[in-house]
Amino acid sequence: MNSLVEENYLKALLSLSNDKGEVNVNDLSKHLDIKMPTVTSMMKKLAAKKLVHYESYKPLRLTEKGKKEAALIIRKHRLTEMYLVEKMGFGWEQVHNIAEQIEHIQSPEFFAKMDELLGYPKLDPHGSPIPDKNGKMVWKEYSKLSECKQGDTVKIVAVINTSDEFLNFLNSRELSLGVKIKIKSVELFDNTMVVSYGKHLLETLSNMVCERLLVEKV
Amino acid sequence: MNSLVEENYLKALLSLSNDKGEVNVNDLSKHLDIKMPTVTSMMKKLAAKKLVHYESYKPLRLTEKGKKEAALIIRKHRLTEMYLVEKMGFGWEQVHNIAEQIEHIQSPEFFAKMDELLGYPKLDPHGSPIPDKNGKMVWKEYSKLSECKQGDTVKIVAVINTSDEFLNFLNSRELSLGVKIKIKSVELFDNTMVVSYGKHLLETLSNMVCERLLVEKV
DNA sequence: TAAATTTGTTAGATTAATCTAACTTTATAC
DNA sequence: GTATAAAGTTAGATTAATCTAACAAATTTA
Repeated sequence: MNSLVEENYLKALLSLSNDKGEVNVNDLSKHLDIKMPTVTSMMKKLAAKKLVHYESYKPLRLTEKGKKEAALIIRKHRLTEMYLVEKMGFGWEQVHNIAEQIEHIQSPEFFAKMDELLGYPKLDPHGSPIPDKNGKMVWKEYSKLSECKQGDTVKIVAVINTSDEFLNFLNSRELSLGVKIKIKSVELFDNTMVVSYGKHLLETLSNMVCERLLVEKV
Repeated sequence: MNSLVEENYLKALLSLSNDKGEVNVNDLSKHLDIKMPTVTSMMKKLAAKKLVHYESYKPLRLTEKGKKEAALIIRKHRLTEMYLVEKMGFGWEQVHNIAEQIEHIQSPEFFAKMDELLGYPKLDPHGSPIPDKNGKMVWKEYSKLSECKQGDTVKIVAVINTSDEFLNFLNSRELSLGVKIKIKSVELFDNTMVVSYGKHLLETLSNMVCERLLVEKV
């Protein structure tokens, strides 16, 4: 059984992993807002529990066991977010902090019930995949809106950042999952996009926003 | 902000308080399965936070502040139990452990939403009162089944003990809140009762069971 | 490639929550 | 009303998770 603190390290390791599955101590330290020496010592502890591959001065890597346990925590987080939105009526910008706490609840029955009541959802309210009971998670190959060209028409399928500020911004512009967007023009200088969708016929989106919206061609 | 551990001490203090509001260190120690010296030092800490009145070798007493904070944790616990039973379909014997964890979630919105979805319930699934937002809680003056006499007809309104074993026993005999019971006879020797209710025309209940069932006359 | 910067580790201290062993106070029993 | 038992406290150790200061390795820069 991992402590709540250990669970948070595992989750951070999984979400910071690059394509090689590597994470720097420094990045982990910054992400968790915990000083590097503390991170180093925790990594040795997790290595002793066979959850992390640790070698001095080398990047960190989760073991298969570590990856699975991390994915199962993310599963609990995303199921909870989905439950809060679908069954309790919260907005997608309100659920992160609650799910951050509920993900540590130890009760398979509780999460199995949520899953059942939700009809075994594959995606959370932000379009992120919910890992299955074995910790398997597949991200579809979505493009970022920022990678699209003038004239493209695309549908928003997921958001990368789930901070209150970003989601509130999207709410204020009536941007949500499923919205179809047509790209009217792209500013060469800063990649700002002018787009139209729904009642919004001329909306300007900064590159920062376009980088955080995942879309698929329609 | 109290730690999870402090919250558990507060809750235990409230539930162990006698009519004078007093609790012995020894009882608290046994209830929490934590050694007495640890309890003593925690009491000094809670006293420093003005949550407990502490004097050496005297019984412990919650302050008004301590009582309120304890009641608000119990509020979260009981709202959660009610939610789990009413909205998620759990049995009354399944919810204690889950609520024991969820009661520590820090999110007023989350519990406000539960309360709203439940229609502001006054009682939890075991018949215990749910403290209001100010920590006010009133127990109606129920009798124990064990205090009733031969010939009485009563309705079960609450259960004192909420352990799995006891609730499973009640389930196995189809005893639940609202059931009307007629007392056929009381054994003088050990206060065992022979009762009838629903399809159960001759059921024998030990004094241990009768002590744990709260009833009102009908 | 040598110097400077960034990244990572070691050593030792701190805090919260726990424990055991030894001691003191209060309550109970004869 | 003392002796014994039970309840409560003090002192000091332990573990998990954190920190700062100092040092070492790796990377970047000039």
